[in-house]
Amino acid sequence: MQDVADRAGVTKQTVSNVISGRVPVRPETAARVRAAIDALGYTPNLVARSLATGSTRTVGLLVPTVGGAFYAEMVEAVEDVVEEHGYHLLLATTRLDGERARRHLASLTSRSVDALLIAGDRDLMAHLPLLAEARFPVALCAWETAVPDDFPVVTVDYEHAGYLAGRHLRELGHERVAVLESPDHGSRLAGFRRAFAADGLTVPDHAVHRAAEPTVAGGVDAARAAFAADPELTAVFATHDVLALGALDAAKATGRSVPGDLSVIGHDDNPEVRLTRPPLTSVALPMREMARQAVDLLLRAVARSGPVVNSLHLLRPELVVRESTAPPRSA
Amino acid sequence: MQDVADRAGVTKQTVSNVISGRVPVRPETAARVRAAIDALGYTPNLVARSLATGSTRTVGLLVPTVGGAFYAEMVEAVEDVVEEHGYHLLLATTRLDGERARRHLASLTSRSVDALLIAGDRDLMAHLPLLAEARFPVALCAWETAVPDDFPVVTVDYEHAGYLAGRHLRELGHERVAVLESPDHGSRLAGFRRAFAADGLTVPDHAVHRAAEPTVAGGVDAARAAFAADPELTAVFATHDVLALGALDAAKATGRSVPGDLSVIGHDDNPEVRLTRPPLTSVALPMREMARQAVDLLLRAVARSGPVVNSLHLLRPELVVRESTAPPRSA
DNA sequence: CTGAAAGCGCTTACAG
DNA sequence: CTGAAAGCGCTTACAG
Repeated sequence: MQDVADRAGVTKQTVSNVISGRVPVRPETAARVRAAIDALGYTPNLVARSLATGSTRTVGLLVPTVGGAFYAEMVEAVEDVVEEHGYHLLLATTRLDGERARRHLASLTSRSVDALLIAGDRDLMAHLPLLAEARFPVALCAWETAVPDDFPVVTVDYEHAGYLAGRHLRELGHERVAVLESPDHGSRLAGFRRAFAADGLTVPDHAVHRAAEPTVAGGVDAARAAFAADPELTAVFATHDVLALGALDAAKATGRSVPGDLSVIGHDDNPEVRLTRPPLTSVALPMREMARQAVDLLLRAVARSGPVVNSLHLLRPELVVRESTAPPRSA
Repeated sequence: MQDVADRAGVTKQTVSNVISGRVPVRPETAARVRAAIDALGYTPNLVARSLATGSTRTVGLLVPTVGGAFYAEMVEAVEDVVEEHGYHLLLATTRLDGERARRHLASLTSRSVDALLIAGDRDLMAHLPLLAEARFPVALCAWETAVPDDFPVVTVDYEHAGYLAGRHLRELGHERVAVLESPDHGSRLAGFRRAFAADGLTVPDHAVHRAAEPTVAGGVDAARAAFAADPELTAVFATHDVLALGALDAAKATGRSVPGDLSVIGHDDNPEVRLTRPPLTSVALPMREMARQAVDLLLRAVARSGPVVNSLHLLRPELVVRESTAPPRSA
C-alpha cells in the first residue's frame, strides 16, 4: 500500500480513501492512485483490514453433514446470501459427533467469524452454552426438536408440514393410514394427527412405524411392518422422503400399485423424489428463504454491532402434489 | 491480552510466550498467567495473530457444488484433513458458473487463505491464470480433462478406472458390450477400450452412447439406445453411477434380468449404489486419500513458505465387485 | 480534499 | 527466563 502511495505521489491514507470510497477524493488523484494499483498489482491485505475494522467479513456455518440433499442445499443457499453481502463462508461439520462440534464451537469463539449460523439439532444442544460469551451474533436454523430460547431461531414449522400432509390425505378421502417415522420427527407426526383429528379421526399409535434408520432400506422395513399391521391401509405418510422411497419399493414388492392401491406422501421434497415412479408427493421446505432470513438476521446485527434480536421465525412449508397420491379405491 | 498480563503481573510478551509455548516460561509464572486467562475468559484474537504471523490458518476449497455424493464426500474429507492440521475451511462453490468462479478466485487472492484447493474441471480452466500471482500455494484435485501443468494436481487415474471396469467385464467373458458415457469422461472410455484391446477386441463408436444429462433419466435413455443398437449385448459400463442406475431401470423395463441377462458396472461408487437391487458393481475413487494428499502438499508448502512442488499425483481407483455383474449367459 | 498520528492485538527478534 | 520496542498493513478520527 505504501508502494502504491509513493508511486501515485500521495499518502497511504489517500489510497485507503480511494479504495473504500468513503471519503471523496479528487478525480485526478483517484485516477493516479488507481493507475498505481494496477501497475503494481496491488491487492489490499484483508487481514490487516480486519484487524483495523474488527470485521472479518466471514460467517461461520456449522452443519451436521454436507452429504444429503437437505444440508447440501442449505450450504449453497447460505453461501449465496452470504456472498451477496460480500461475505465469505467458513464451513464446519459436526458429523453428529458432539466432541467434534465442541471443538469447532470453541475454535470459532476466537473472533474468526463475524457471525455464526448453526443448523442441526440435538447433538449440539449440550455445547450451546459455550457460545454464551461469543462476541459475535449466533443464530440457529432448521432446528426441529427442543428449540432453545436463548438464541434466535429460523426454522420450519414442522408441525404445520405434518398437518399439510395429513390434510392432503384427508381431502383425498383417506381414513386408514400409517405413518413411517424417523426419530426426532415428533412434531411432523403431531401435525399429521391434528389434520385427522379435525375430522374426528385418530391416527393410533399402532399405525405409526418408526424406521430403524433414515435410509431406503429402513423405509422398506417400516412400510412392510405397516402393511402387516393393517393390510387395508390406503395411504402412508413418511416423515422423511428417503423413507417414502422405501415405501414405494415395498409397495411394488407387495403388489400394491401407487397411487391406485396406496397413496404415498413424503417430507422434505428432496430433488430425487421428482425422479421416482410415480413422482412423489411431498412437503417442500423453504430452504433458501430459511437461509436468507437467518443470514439477514445475523448480518443486520453485525451491521449495527448490536445483539441479534431474539426471535423465532417459523417458515411455512408447502405441499407439492405429484403423482403418488390419489383418492382411495373405496372412495 | 494486556489485561491478562496486568493481572498476572507480567508483560504481554510473556503471556504470548505462555500461549504459544515457543519460549520456555518459569512454571510459577506460567501458572499465574494461565489463572489470569481463565479468570478473564481471555481468548486470543486470531486476526491479530494472523496479521503478525502472516498466516490465517485457513485453507480455501473451491468446488463446483456441494450437492451430490462425490463432492460432498470431498468436502468432508478435506475438512477432516485440514482440521487435523489445525486449519479452518473456507468453502466456495462455482455452480459451474464461470463468472461466479472468477469472483471467488479474485476475492481469495487477497490473502484470506493460506492455501487453496480447487476441485472441478473445465469451467475453471479459463480463470486459472488469475491465480498465477497468488501469494499462497494452489493445488488442483479431481481434475479429469485437460489437466493443467502449471499447478500441482492430485487426481484419480481415470483411464485406469475405465480399464478396471473393462478388464472386469473381460474376465467375466463379455464381448458385446456398450458404454453409457457422460460428457468429459473420455479417459474412462479410453481405459475401458484398452482392456478390450488387450484381448484383441474393440469397442466400436456405435457401442458408445452419450447421455444427454448425468441423471437417472439420462441413463435410462442412453441404455435404451444401447439396447436398440445391439439387442444382443451382455454388459454395460456406465462412466457415472447415476447412469448405471438408469441402466438398471431400463433393463427392468425391457425385461432383462441383472446380472443374468445383462451385467451393469458403474463408476464412482456413490454410497447409494449399495442400495440398488442388485447392488451395483462400480469403480471406487479414493476420495479421502485424494483430499489428504492434496491438503498435505499444500500445507507442506505453507510450512516452509516455499512454492508447492509441481507434481501430478495419480491415485489408483479400485474395483468394487457387487452383484450386478456376472458371466454372460452364453459363456 | 489531503496529510500526520495513533491504534487494532498480536508476534518476533533483541536486550537484559 | 523476562521486559522494552518495533512492526504486521490497514482504518479511523483529527488537523490543515
